[in-house]
Amino acid sequence: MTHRTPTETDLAAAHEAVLTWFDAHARDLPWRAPGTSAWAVLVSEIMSQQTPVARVAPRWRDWMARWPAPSDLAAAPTAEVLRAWDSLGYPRRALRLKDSAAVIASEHGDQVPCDEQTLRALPGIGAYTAAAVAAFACGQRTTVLDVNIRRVLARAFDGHAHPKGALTKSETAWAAQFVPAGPDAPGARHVAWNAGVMELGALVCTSRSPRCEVCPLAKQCRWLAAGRPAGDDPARRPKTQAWHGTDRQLRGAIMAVLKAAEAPVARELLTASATEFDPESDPWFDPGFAAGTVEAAILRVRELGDGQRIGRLVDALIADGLAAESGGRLHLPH
DNA sequence: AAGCCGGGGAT
DNA sequence: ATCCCAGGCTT
Repeated sequence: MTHRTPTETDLAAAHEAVLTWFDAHARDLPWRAPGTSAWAVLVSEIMSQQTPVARVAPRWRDWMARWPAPSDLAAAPTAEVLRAWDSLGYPRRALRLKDSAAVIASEHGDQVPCDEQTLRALPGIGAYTAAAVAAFACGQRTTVLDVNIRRVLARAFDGHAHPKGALTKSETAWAAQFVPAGPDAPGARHVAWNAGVMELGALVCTSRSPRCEVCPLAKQCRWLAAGRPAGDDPARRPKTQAWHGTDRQLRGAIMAVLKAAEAPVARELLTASATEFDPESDPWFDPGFAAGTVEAAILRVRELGDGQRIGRLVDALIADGLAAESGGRLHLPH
């Protein structure tokens, strides 16, 4: 996959357009406030992985008020960490964030490292988050590539409706040339470019219904000039994963019950006899799956062909946290 | 490269 | 009912 190389003139125009637009239209996200710590920025990035930022903000505020430093989170009970994560989704992110906090506290003097490679070595921090933290928390010139930036660059400069497949080294190298040069500093142009293009993808150059009529890159956008051709056949794009009736829904239901229950209640639920459960009714397939039927869910785990995998995953999430509160009586079958 | 990991709001 | 979201990890 080869990419088109922009001219210096196009680059300069794009920089001017995006930076001006961002200055006027940036959302008032709480972690953009002056004085936000690097740790607070890192937390916001982890919470925002595959999660709309609008839903992150309130959880982030509570989280940072409760655990303002990495060492605070590292010392927190896992059950409380999972509860504070609330329903942000992918709760393993919360566990990895706690693990990262412990490493930062013990090996980095409770200070978030600014080196991209050091960041990448932390659990739960990949290419995107390492670049984002280095840029937004440390003012470094990195190539931030999330779904938004990849889409904006693909459209404006390559003329494609969507980026192709998984991120490759060559695409990263191509994207790097768009990032303005300059000395590292919190308000540097390259930081604003990364944040601005991301914002543009989130607010204007959206996946489904882009608002090209208000886009600052409209004049030079190859995709718009070509008449906004549709992307590759949808079959090439990964299908949305199923939810109803899947392992994921089941795990989520168990987590929800455990998070909501007081310790004695959880103990009662988890040790209750399941004799009243009727396998024919498959209650967990019901979107209305409610607290109080967790024993039925656990019985279902026993029946599933790959209950081994499910048990391992649920164990990993709750064994040392929520289950400990319930007297350690949660023994999912293996 | 592909599959898996949540959950809720928008379309 | 499907798509989408400031991705990362394992196989």
